[in-house]
Amino acid sequence: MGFTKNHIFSDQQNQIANFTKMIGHPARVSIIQHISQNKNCNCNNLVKAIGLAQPTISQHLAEIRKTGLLKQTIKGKNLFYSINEEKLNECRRLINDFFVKTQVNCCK
Amino acid sequence: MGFTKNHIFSDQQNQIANFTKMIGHPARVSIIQHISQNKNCNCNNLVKAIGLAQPTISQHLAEIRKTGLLKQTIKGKNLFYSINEEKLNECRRLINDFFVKTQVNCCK
DNA sequence: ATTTAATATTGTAATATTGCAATATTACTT
DNA sequence: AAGTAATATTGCAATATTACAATATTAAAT
Repeated sequence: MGFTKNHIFSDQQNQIANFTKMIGHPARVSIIQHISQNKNCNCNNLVKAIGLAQPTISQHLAEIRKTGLLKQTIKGKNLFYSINEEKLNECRRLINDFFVKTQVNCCK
Repeated sequence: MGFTKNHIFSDQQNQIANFTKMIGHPARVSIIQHISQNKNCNCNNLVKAIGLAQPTISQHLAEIRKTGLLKQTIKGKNLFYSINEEKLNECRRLINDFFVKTQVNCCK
């Protein structure tokens, strides 16, 4: 084996896992923070700010993009990233809901 | 390479990543949900409910335990798991804070 | 047209994760 | 003491992730 058995879990469980997994690397936490804090943040900015190689940052960006959390704007040679607020809210709600339910249930 | 460069990130970034990574597998989401919903939930219950092999569930439990999210009570041959509310709150606050800051910053 | 800059992609090595069979451990039961 | 039940650990195979050098792609600048 070695692959996750997604099919034995509910869509919601897989969604929660996908979102948290996406956040589950300090480089990606840092990337999301940087993008949210800086208007006109591109890949190069992140490379300089974080200190990982350009292909590594690019790879992490792709990982975050897969979940829909990023928007892109091309300006000349630059590709500026920003947060997709709708997706951020969806993600936040899903995870918060997970916490609320866990908390409510565990202290009955 | 192949290992995460934790040292180039802040403690907070690593903490957020550690918690979300721990949740970032559908089996672990399911385990946490089961434990919170059922008083006296042991490893065997989870094996039957989820459908992964006993060693696999045991391994996921160990992964969750590492973060301090679980409490244990031994009753005879049984080891009952429950949610450590304090840790759950800490985890929830940390992640919620991350979302709040991201959201506040991204829409200035 | 050539150069330069920004970014993505490809290929690869190192490491981590997932899953399970086999086995060990622990505590009760008989 | 021997058997049983619950769980953890070990060992291993398959797969995924992390990181980066080298290269490709794209669009502006000269």
